[in-house]
Amino acid sequence: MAAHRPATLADVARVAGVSRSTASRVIAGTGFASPTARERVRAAADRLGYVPNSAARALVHGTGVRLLVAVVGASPAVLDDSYVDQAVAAMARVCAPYGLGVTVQWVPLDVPDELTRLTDDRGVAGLIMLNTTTALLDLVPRRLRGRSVSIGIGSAAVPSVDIDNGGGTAAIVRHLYAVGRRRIAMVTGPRWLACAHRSVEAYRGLLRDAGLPAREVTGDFSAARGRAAAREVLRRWPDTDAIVGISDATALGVIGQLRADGVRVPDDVAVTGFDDIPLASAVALTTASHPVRRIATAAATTVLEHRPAPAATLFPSALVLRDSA
Amino acid sequence: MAAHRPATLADVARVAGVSRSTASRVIAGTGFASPTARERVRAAADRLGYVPNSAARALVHGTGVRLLVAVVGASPAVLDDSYVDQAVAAMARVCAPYGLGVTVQWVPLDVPDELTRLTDDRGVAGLIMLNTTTALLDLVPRRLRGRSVSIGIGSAAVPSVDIDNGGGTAAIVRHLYAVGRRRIAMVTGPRWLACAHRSVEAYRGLLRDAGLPAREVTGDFSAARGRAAAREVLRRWPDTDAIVGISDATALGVIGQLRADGVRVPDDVAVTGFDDIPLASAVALTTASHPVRRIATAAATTVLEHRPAPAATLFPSALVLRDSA
DNA sequence: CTGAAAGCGCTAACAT
DNA sequence: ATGTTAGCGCTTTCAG
Repeated sequence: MAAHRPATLADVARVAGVSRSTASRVIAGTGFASPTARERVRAAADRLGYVPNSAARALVHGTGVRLLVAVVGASPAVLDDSYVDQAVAAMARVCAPYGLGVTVQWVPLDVPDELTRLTDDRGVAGLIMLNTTTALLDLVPRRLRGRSVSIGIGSAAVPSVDIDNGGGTAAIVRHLYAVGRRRIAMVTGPRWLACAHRSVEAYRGLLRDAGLPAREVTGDFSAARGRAAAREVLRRWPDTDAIVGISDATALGVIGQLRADGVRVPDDVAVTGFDDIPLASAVALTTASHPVRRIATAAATTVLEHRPAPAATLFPSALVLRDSA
Repeated sequence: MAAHRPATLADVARVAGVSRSTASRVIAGTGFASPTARERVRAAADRLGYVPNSAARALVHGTGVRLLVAVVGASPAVLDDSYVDQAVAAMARVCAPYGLGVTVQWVPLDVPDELTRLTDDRGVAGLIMLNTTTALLDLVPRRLRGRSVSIGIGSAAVPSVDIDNGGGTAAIVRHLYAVGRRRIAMVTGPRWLACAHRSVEAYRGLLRDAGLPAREVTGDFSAARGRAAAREVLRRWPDTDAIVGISDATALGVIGQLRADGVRVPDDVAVTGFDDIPLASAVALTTASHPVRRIATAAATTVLEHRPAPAATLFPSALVLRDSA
């Protein structure tokens, strides 16, 4: 008890009166061991408060010691999003019992080598890509096959877990149509972000089916861009009676600009968002839910349990009706 | 280039034509090495895209491989706070270049052994305590001395990094006084949370100096408790003309209840928060800033660089004037 | 200034 | 069923 040095497997083995191999087998739950041995090792480990050393395990297995969250984007500012915070924290929670940690890094959109550099690190036990492109997905090394998940678009080698953008957006557009809106515009996400396309496609599809023309302006998820986009929409199509934002931040920007210009929301123009951030309820924004934590938890779990996942897992997004539309 | 197996130090040494020891010395930047050797090793490492294996390093140094964020509280629900998300994500960012990961775990307020169990893991390279008590701080093992920081209250062995609660609260109370409020109540934090005491003390001190009586109701940072507290304040002291909330969530609850009861804010009762969360600006809440990310970054940096820190580092909190007070 | 050798804690053949 | 042995990738005395 002197220096209270954390016990090693050798300590456990000695106390249990067996060899290290036997102790290893029962602790790791692999291979054979007699009930007696099992019992004694368990007891010893318990008494000593033994915790396996994950570094040693990682070393022998060549398996790595942390989960890398690679956030793709134009600048490191992509890491400042609360979406990233939620995802990272949720994963850090999932990792804890596995003795793994989480690391976040920004991957520049236009310097693909950076991903390779990051994944060349043997310390990386698993990889979660956030907002990735298909090109980047193809750079995921073999070593990480089966240990990578993309939150966003996926690929043949990397399964994806994501929100059902299409379903959520469809619910929103249908609602707008149901309440009589017919000249519906959309502020989209950035071009390169494939997972945002599903929203746009849902919007287009529904409008096409209804015989309505699409009115699209490119945005980037930010409120600032939302403001500018609102102006652009009304300049190009002055009779617009609804604007679908790709995100809540976008919608908030749109509403701000509209009100500043004397346009009434929702009377003149209905506005919707996506994500249902806390702010959305405060300003009564109609939107669609986005369970980020649950998605991140699912992604991390898939990687950590190293279990084969379907190519795509979509979490449902529910319409959240409030005052803005 | 075949399987693109990440290079090991042995590879680097071979390519550089030196021994592993020498390569180790120049890579780790420790010990002697001739300029020639230094140069050749650098070149080889560069060409091979060598990344040191952090598990192996951790193993030999016995130093651990991840930063543990221990969040103290009554239930695991304390992990659901966006404050925790921000802190964890910020640390995961700081850790990346060190080859370390981050893990979050809840530490029950009343089961102190849990902390010991968590820190008995050799994989833990450093410890960040969040919202801790003094009793728990005393349980931080020797091994982690100089590798622990508390965000909140500190101790002789564990330095603290925190927001200047006292200063922020003082600025708020002074403002309230300056605009003519004289019957100022406060909804405090939970009793056990020592770092929240500083706010209460600042409030009491200022009121005492002004010859005004303190009016305190115990809260718990939640909006729900804020609502109840608002009722209690007005029941006990009906002439209250200002309520200082320990957090923005508390203040939001207070405002909600007040308005529901037909009390005008700020006309009848001024209300203030603390933290300046995004919602605060949306509802025009007067509050004080709380740079969580910067604080978390500072805490993690101190641990990772293993540098001696002052017993307490306080980040300034700035008054944010809006409409609610 | 450099290399040889031992060892961090654990696992996985391979004997027994 | 259990023990022996070698080795994961790296650092670090200790000799040269």
